[in-house]
Amino acid sequence: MTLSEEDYIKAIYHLGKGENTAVSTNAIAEQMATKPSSVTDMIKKLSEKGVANYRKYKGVSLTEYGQKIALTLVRKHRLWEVFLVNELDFSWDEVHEVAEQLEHIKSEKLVDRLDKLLGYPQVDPHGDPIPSKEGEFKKAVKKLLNDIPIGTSGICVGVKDSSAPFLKFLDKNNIALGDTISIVDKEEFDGSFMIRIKDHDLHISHQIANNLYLKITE
Amino acid sequence: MTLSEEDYIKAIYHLGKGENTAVSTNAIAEQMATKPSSVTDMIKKLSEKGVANYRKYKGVSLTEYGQKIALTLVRKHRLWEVFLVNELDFSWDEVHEVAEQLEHIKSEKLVDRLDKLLGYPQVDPHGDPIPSKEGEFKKAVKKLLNDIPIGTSGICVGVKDSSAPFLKFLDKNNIALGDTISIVDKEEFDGSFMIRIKDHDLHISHQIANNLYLKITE
DNA sequence: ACAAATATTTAGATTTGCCTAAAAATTATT
DNA sequence: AATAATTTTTAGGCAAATCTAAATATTTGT
Repeated sequence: MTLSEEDYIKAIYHLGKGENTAVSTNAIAEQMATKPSSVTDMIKKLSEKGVANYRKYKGVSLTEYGQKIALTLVRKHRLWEVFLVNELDFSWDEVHEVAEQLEHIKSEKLVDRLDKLLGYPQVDPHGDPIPSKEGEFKKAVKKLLNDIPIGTSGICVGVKDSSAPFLKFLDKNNIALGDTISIVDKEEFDGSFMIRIKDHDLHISHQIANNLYLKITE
Repeated sequence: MTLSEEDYIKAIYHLGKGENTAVSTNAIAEQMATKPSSVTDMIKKLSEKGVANYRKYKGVSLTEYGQKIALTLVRKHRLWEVFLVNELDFSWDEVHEVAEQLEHIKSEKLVDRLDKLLGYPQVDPHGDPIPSKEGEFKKAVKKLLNDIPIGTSGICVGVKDSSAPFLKFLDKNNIALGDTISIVDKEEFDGSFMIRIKDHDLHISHQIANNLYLKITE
């Protein structure tokens, strides 16, 4: 696969939300910042190559083979993201662009060894699951901390309330996007939570918990 | 710079042996497994871009700008080689192909952090020096162990005698290509050497020393 | 020094991935 | 259901990087 073909495969995969959904020409064009006519050209080619199913005017979906390719690309992308954050101290929000390049490197051995070096991580720095070599992986969902059962852990990926006071609270308590948070206990009485973050426990109110989004794998 | 342009720059650099020597069209074509006419096209383009000096029928050399690009490519290539060998347990002879891909990744931060992770290595797994960020580096030479002064260390890169008995000797004494060897002492009387390899000392005869090539940086 | 051999360049085509503009199909609206 | 709006495709072109074949320079050998 060429670099460009791989990018299209990834776009189709992501627009189809990982399901085997048909994706429209326009959607792909937008995602890839290119023109619909270019997309038509490419999806015809991918179809001839046995990577995608294409029916004129009806959109494209990936074949089983195409999905396999997409999953190895996703796997590589996310493993490199973990590498960049864990080994090279990149911050969670600056890894995407570089991983976008690294995911195209062709060497199965490299990916396997990288996986090993990183300790076979299950999720990337954004909390998204890393497919196994065989292409299996759990889905991730984004939930308010409030709605997550005791014992679960996830990665902090966003806030509902983005007012200054709330952000100041997070800062003061050293909670940042990308942090791994585990739900230690929940207080029935006031709906407050005991959470574990960066090796220490922290008590947060129901209100706080209701404004923090975590990404968890089910 | 495109991928292809970078490959040409590297080829010109290596064929010119790092000096600013003019390189022939045919030599580049051979090195890059392409046709001379394709080379002519590309070196014209590089010339227009200020990367190379080209005079019809007289060959090309790199401009100062071109040399700078070549050196950052060499730096990236060799740092990745160290990464593959030291962090991912690749063997010294299987890293080239992968490093050839990795060297094109565009991220200054990535290279800097990689350099740091690896402990600012001076040479790659083949004993070739790694240019600094500023493009400075010592030259490496390949010498018989015999001709290397006490106190120096280098990397074993080849043998003069490749007969079975000699190779068997190396195997028995656990000396392999890619190993770092330091010259601890030399015996005036019989020309034998005490060398240090993989954390233990080893006594080798003049004859052995005269058949082992090390790469050292001066 | 001149012919033969070799090296290099030019000219013209090809492939890949992209573009614009126009045509055709689909979907939405009244 | 017919027309309008939108989406998608087709047709024709362009730039990058390559190729083959032919033309032109340079170098080598005698």
